[in-house]
Amino acid sequence: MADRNLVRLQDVAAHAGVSIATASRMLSDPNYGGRAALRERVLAAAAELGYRANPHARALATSSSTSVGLVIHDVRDSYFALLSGGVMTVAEREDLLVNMVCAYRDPARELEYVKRLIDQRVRALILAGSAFRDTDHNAAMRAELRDYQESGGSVVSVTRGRDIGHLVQIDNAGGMRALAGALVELGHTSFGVLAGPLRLLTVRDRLQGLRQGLKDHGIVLSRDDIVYTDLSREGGLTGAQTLMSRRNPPRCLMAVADVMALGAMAWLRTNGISVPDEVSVTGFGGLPAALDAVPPLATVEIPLERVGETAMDLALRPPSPRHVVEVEGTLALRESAAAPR
Amino acid sequence: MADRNLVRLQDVAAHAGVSIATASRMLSDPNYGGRAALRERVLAAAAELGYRANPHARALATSSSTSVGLVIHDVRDSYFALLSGGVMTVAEREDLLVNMVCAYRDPARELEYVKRLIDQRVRALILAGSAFRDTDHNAAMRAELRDYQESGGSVVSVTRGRDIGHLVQIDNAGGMRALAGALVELGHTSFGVLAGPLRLLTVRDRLQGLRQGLKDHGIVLSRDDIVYTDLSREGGLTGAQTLMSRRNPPRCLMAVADVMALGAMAWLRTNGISVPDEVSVTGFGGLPAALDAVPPLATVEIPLERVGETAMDLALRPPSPRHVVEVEGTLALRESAAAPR
DNA sequence: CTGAAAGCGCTTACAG
DNA sequence: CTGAAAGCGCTTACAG
Repeated sequence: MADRNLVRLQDVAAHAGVSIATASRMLSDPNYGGRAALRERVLAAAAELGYRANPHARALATSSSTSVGLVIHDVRDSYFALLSGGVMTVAEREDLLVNMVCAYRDPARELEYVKRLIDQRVRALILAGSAFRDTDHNAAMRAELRDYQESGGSVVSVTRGRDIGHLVQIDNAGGMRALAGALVELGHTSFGVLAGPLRLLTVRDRLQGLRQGLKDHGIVLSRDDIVYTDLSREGGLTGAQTLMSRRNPPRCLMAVADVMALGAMAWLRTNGISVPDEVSVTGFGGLPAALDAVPPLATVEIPLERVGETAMDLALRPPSPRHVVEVEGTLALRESAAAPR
Repeated sequence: MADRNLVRLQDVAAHAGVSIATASRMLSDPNYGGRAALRERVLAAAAELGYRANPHARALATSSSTSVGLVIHDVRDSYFALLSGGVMTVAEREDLLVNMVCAYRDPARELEYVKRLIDQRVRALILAGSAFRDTDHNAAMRAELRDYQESGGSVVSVTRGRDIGHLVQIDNAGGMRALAGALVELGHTSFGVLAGPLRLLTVRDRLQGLRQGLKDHGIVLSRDDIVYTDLSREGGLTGAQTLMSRRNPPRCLMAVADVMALGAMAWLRTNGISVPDEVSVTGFGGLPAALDAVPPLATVEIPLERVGETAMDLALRPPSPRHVVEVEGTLALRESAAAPR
């Protein structure tokens, strides 16, 4: 890309009759002293010529850019799309551009992207996808993030499992525990759990909360009450099939994510099993689609957009002191969950 | 961000005992001749030192980056999230980073972002949101894109209304026409239309196709058969309310987008109006959520992810010859649409 | 094929 | 407060 008709700082300086240094200062530092007359001349020249600073030259000189990196697992998943929406809202307000990458729950890919974004000198790195249970990967990640932070980068995670940077901590365990408790109080005693891959800490947390919630009431899950599938609608579909094909199918299906619950409901519908009459179904997340399900999906609502906004807000703060913002879910006991007949 | 322990090309060159120029060539041009021995030395040095080129220095020197700009209206909308997913898939394959921005259907904001992305020397610009009916804005956009393309940038639009760059053309009118025709053939004669803002060309196209489809069968919409609301679930909700409150409510509600149709179904459900027994509902787009609706939403399915992949693919091609890829929708006449009783 | 050098467009000590 | 100059880390004519 040859740069045609491109006006450089030099041109502005010449047009205003000042040195390139002053032009730079007037343009980039709003509260730089300087003679008012000069400042106005420079500003006017810049406006007249339609000057726009070359961000790469600036980045090269300052070693920092005006972009932020956003690492999620999958944009196609509404969970991340909503969260990203929140990030973008604040980014826009702060005049920051966001570089989004999807790791698709692959540790190696995530690390590669993180390096890539750090190379880009992004001003901040927002890691919104669940961390992994993978010692080597976590160590590598940690090293990368530490260096990045020490060199002035800002990091914020929306997952536990990282001891560096700010944290937006969604209460996965607590939310699930409350939900499980509520279901037992509704009268449920036989559960089937649709879990995602155990290498995801978020899945582990939700599962642990779920177990705890049942245990609070003396219920213990057996090994094959849980099925581990893909964290997607499709995964929920096949998972429901597996669980419902048992000799003694559960009366309540709990999924660790709304998309999975939606998939499960689809399978039940297809197979003529009525929700909640024959089996109750619950999710986690609070996607808009959960509201449109029929019956509406009982779930734990997480204010996803706000989580994204908060993450971006934190990214704007200095690394120290370290901020930890706890986000509670809200129990939304909708009609897909009812007392077993 | 001071760059700590950062290895530069210079270091690699020194370590390999070659000039910085050769190091550069060996590293960035895979099919540069050069002595094999040298090449290996350089590659080894780079690997050993963990060299990663500074993208900004490179961008400054070459006036082109390794990022692409993706302009959509709203990530939170699954339509765009899915499309973006397709873009990211191909971007990953090509080792490109994507800078995503949301214009929220605001022309001024869109233009500002486009300029911003061009400043970033993105290699390509993918404009995925509907263009506007706004002469001034379009002229400004056009000028910007022309300069950008002439200076080597690649532009692709997923909307008509731009005579520059490649085009992924979704057959909005054709899809809607077919859908409307199918509904008439089902026996429908009284329609209510949930439209989005008329300043969006996509809305106009779908509306025009809808009108044509009815006209094919001798049906003409009157002025208040159409309600213009927000292109969102909420808009569909309030729109449905308006239409259903008429003295003579329509027997078929057609929305120009799935999200609106979903909102309409929610309103109907809340108000005890049965779909499709009392009124049929249709959408446009083919979101996964349309499948989870009960009854499943009749719609025109657009292969959104593939649209995104295609757009990114086109962005990789030279500007000339200009490519126009037509994407047809698929009629999905699901149960939310049925013959009126 | 390889290297010395200029240049990409900014910012920022360092002098004045 | 302002300016001349060096430097950020690459690429790429231009010589050899």
